[in-house]
Amino acid sequence: MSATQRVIIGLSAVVVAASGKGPEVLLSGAPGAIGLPFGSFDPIGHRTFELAVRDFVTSQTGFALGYVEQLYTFGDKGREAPLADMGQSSDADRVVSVGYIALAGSIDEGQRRAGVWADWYRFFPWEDRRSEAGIRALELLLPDLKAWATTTERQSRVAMAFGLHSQSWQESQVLDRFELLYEAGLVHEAQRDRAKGQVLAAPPAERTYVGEPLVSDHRRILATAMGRLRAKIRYRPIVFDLAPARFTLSELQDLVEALCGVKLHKQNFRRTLERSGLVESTGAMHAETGGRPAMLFTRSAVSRQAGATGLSLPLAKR
Amino acid sequence: MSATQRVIIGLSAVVVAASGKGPEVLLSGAPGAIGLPFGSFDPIGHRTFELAVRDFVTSQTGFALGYVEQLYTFGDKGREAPLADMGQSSDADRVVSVGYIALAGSIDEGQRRAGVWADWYRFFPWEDRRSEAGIRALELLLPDLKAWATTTERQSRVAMAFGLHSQSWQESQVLDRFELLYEAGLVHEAQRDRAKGQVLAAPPAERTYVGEPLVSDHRRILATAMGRLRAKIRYRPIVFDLAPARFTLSELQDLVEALCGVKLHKQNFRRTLERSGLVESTGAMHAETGGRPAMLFTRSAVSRQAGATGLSLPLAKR
DNA sequence: ATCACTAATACTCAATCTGAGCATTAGTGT
DNA sequence: ACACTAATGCTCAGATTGAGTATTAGTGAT
Repeated sequence: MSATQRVIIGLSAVVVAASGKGPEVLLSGAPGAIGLPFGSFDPIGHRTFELAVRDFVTSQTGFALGYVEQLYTFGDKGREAPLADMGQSSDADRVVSVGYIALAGSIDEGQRRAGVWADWYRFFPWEDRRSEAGIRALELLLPDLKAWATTTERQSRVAMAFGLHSQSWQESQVLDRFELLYEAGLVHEAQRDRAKGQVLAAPPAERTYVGEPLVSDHRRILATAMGRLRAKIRYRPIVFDLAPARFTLSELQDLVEALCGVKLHKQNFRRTLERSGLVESTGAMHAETGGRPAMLFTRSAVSRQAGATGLSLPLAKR
Repeated sequence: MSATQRVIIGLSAVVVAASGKGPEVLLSGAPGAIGLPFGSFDPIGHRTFELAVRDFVTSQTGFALGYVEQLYTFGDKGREAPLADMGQSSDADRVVSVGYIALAGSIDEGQRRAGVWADWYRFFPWEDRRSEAGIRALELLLPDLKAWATTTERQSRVAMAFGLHSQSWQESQVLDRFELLYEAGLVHEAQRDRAKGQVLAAPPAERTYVGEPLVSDHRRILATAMGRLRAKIRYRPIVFDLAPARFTLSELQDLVEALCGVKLHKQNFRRTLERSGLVESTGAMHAETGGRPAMLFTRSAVSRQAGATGLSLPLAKR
């Protein structure tokens, strides 16, 4: 075992929940070294990865996961950081991490306090096209990105990923955007990995990074999860695994907007949703908003069937 | 190293090419133990999985791969078979395999002979809804599937996956269908794994299996690849990575039909394709067919941009 | 009570997209 | 010149979408 490196399989989970104000992810680790919940895979004890993920998330955080899906397996040398807290691994080992996304549903304040949750836009401010802050975050990055894009290949990648010209912003291209920022040296992780020999652009002078970093390649895993979730909303009814049991259509719309980081056209959103048959009205109403009371809906039986389709996202003019 | 099992990372590649008559996959192994090209990942020599995949496919088969994409990481205990030919692994090791799909483009007869290629419907006859043979293959399986579906949950899964009631056949649900057949004991692999302790239905009496098996869980990996490719056709212009450089619209349609296993409405296929801007006509014509000569097209610059959309599939009435 | 205010819900209209088919055209071989 | 075959053109109704304008049912303040 001296000549050959060992391979350690790590499992990372992006656990997403919807609180009142938007999508939040479960974090672990000490201040300054924040990351996703992470466990190492035990080839003897665990029969499948998915069981292992459910297992360690529940034991680390007390949450029982609902929907769980494998994201991607990350194995690039030089992008993972040795995880000191794992104990069992030495620097000589090669860590391969299998990323999972899990939906923990709608959580209440109590559960929220039980874990460390964070709005996912803390790590990706530019992904939120609803808020002024998000728009500004991107405007801050664009000049540097353009400066980096010296070849036409780079220019075209930037234009596509960020919806520059006629192309429009595709909310699910989270990973493409992050990778470009990484290659351009505009996120923290790039500097860390540059020190380890990755070929990456140096940061522009006096750079203030936009968006907080995460340990190892966890921000990349989170980007993958965001992209997957945003894409999947369109073709599978997974929003309902994040929404509370009963909701008004406006609440559902807010949730979808928060996940996708875009504004939708309200009337058209209702229309397609009601036609889709994915929701049905409970008789009950919900006042509290200061306007006309809204009907409370639930997901329908249809929405639970495998193969049920997702939501269409009628964008609102900006 | 006695108490803890070692983890071995295997890489499997589904290499797809389009010959004249449809999608073919590259195989390796001896008769009776046919599988996908498979290599083990060397944590020291290989910087990334993708490079490793390109490497071993090229060295095993001489093909340089074009488009490569990670599919899924398979790690269930009891579904992988120990791969005798690997030499380095012992029974005690846990093999985790990272599946990749690669598109080798359009190949000519010479290249075709250089490797062992097989029509992918040999392994999934029921996935071909174009041919009488495919329809009959499914009709053969359905009674047994229905017999297995004793709970409403199973019935609903079967109905959704195979498009039984009002639901329609979704060409990309290849994996769901295969998994149901596996659980129902209707494919070879189920018997093999049952012997290893998996909880699976016994085969119906005097069963003749429909579709050829592959080594280990390679048929599952192939199913994943087929599903991914079929789904991706709709939102990324990947057909062009399989089509020859110049093609008539009918040829392109044949290719898409072969990949998706369905028949499309010819006039509507042309219409959407021409509107999409993904193809442009070369001036040249193509006779050879005995009818009116067809215009030869190429993929356009638009189709090469990242973010370009895929094809819509206007189904033909059955 | 009445009024202003706020959200929710209803309705409208044109533009586009789709499914299905009928019709025409440009080659080939007789 | 004629039959045959595939490619290409054209049409039409129905469904879907984008973008509004118009009502309605609550709230709290005069």
